[in-house]
Amino acid sequence: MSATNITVTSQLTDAVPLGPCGDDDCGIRDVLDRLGDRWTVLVLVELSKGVRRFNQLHRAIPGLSQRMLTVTTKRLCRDGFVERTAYPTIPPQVEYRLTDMGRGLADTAFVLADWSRANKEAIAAARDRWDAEHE
Amino acid sequence: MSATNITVTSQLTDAVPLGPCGDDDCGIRDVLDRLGDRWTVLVLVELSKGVRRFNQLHRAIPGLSQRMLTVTTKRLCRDGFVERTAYPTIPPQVEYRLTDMGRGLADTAFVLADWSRANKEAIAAARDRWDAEHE
DNA sequence: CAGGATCCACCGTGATACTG
DNA sequence: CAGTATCACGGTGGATCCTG
Repeated sequence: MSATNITVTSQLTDAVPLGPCGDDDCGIRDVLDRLGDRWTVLVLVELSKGVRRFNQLHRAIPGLSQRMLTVTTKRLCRDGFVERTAYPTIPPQVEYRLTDMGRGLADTAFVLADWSRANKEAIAAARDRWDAEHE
Repeated sequence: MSATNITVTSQLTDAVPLGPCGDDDCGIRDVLDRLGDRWTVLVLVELSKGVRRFNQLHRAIPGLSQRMLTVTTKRLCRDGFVERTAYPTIPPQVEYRLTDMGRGLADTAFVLADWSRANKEAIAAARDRWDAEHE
């Protein structure tokens, strides 16, 4: 708390009030904590094609372990992005489907995916340049 | 500013061959690895207001340690989202500014922030419901 | 079939101290 | 001012085995 008040008077600061999430109560962390993990986006992509059962998802996403599929779907259900329907048959049968909000989440993920694909090469190029200079 | 128009056209039909990133070569992981970490979005928000120096960023983002600011800016520079300019004065002076691609990344982050804010309550409600049922 | 239960390796993050 | 260096920790994810 050494009062180092550095009034920099950058005219750009006053233009934006607080930024779209600078206040940190926009809830973007909850969303990014989902999207950011290893499998959520892939599960969303698969479920955006239609209703899927557990092993259908498992087979559709290579490298995804049984455990992580359980964890991922559970988190998606908890936040209301996915609806789980279990039929008490033998053997058991469980269906997963996107909720309306889940479809919204998937759509924003698609926006990200589109932007990522468009800038993929530029990012890779920048990275190579940086790595070459900082070997 | 963050009013980026989102043409989403919900891809629930069979029209999608493999999904927008199901093939996993759309580069979305590179982007999500950045956006997903703890401080990148906040740094992007701050830099979207204008050029900033190291300690300006440090002071602007509460809770962000010196070390993590270094790590975060370095990663952003490496991928070409931020440009670093160091003036060899004494004491040293370093400026950070968004590149054009960095502004694009910030814009997509704002799209996410907008959606997050719009669905914040719904997510919290779903989570409370889930937690109540699975206590 | 659809998970649950354990154990473990990794690494992103934080706290602290030091420096050109 | 703008970092670097070191240590420690907690959570995420992977592998394996077990079950209603």
